[in-house]
Amino acid sequence: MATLQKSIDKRNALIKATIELVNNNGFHATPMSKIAKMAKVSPATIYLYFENKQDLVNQTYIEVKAAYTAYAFATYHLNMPVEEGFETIWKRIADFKLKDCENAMFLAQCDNTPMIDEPSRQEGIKHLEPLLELWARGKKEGIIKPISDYLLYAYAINPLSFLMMSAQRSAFTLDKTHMEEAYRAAWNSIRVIK
Amino acid sequence: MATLQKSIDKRNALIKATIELVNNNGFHATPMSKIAKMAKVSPATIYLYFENKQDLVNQTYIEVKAAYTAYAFATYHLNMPVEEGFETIWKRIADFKLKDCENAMFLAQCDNTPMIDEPSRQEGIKHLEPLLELWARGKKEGIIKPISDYLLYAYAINPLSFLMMSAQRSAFTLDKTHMEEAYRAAWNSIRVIK
DNA sequence: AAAAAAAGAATGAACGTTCATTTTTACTGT
DNA sequence: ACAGTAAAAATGAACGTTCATTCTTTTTTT
Repeated sequence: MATLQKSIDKRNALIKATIELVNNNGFHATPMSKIAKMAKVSPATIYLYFENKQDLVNQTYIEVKAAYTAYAFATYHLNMPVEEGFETIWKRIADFKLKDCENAMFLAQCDNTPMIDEPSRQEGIKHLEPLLELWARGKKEGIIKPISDYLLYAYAINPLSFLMMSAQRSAFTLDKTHMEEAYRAAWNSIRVIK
Repeated sequence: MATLQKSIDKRNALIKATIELVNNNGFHATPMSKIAKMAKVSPATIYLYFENKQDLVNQTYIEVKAAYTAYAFATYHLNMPVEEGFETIWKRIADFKLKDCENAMFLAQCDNTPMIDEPSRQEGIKHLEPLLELWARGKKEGIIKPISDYLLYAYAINPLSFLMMSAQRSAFTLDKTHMEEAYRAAWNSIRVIK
């Protein structure tokens, strides 16, 4: 158990180092040797935990994505009314991107890059189910526009990634006011306007 | 002039090859040798046109970004009413992402990655001026929400990148209907709703 | 025939990965 | 409780490859 804990710690350190280095330098400029050094581990040790570099990045992606969605849905309940449910999920996602922006940035980078292989990408999408279910319900009740989930996602959720990246590069701060404005824009873009 | 033309052709071939390879394999997996081969040129020749790999990618980015914004604003006039102006620009951008999606994908990848250095990134942003000017006018006239340009961009323009990437990975097609729905969502998210 | 452009082969550094060895852990019989 | 030991985990050094870049030569242009 002490041993097991140690192993988990080491694995986590490797994943954390991967995220940090890829965020700052990009995949192409983060060698295994640097990851090892940052995780305070020998390069060879990485291969006890991961098959190779691609596997390390894939697993990092899947793990971060799982943490992200777990956080997003933690306070949502299936019996919430549609608008309340959406607000709950949206604000959790926004919160994650603010407070855990190392992880959120890593995901944003992965999502527009051939860095991750296709199976891992698919794996990452799975956990979004509750949001799609909420939207289906909202469409049935005439509250949410009857349009493709891709469109809903593009307008309701994805802008947060852009805002987070902008905030990261400074020149824009995601404070309480901006957050509320962003939420209004998100909700207005997907709700049915009478 | 024949010579000059030839040089331009070669430079363009290199830039095109860079885009194609980076799109398909990512920066980390596109060696200079492959770029040279695809452009039908010796690796050494690349260095007659570009300082090094970083310079090649930076210049590719700047060039594509310039083409993108030129296309976006080509049919827009400063004396257009705000809503018409926005629709004009928005539809041109959408059009670009559809018909020139090789280039658009390359930009999307660059924008979330430390692949491009900061000066080049700044250079790329410059050409967005007319859109910001339009928004300033819209705010003054009470047509567009008085919120940060970052928020406006995040909701009005950025979703197109996500939609294009989704379309590229299949499972979603950006047809005329979807386009119109996307435009409604974009406009609703930034306009003042009475 | 001189200059410019392009080429292929060569170079040295850096990389991902593996190897041989050492260190740590878990378990045994006393 | 403990010494002894086999297995597991971890290491630093080494390997083979690949890469960006440069060098020398050839080809093309003027």
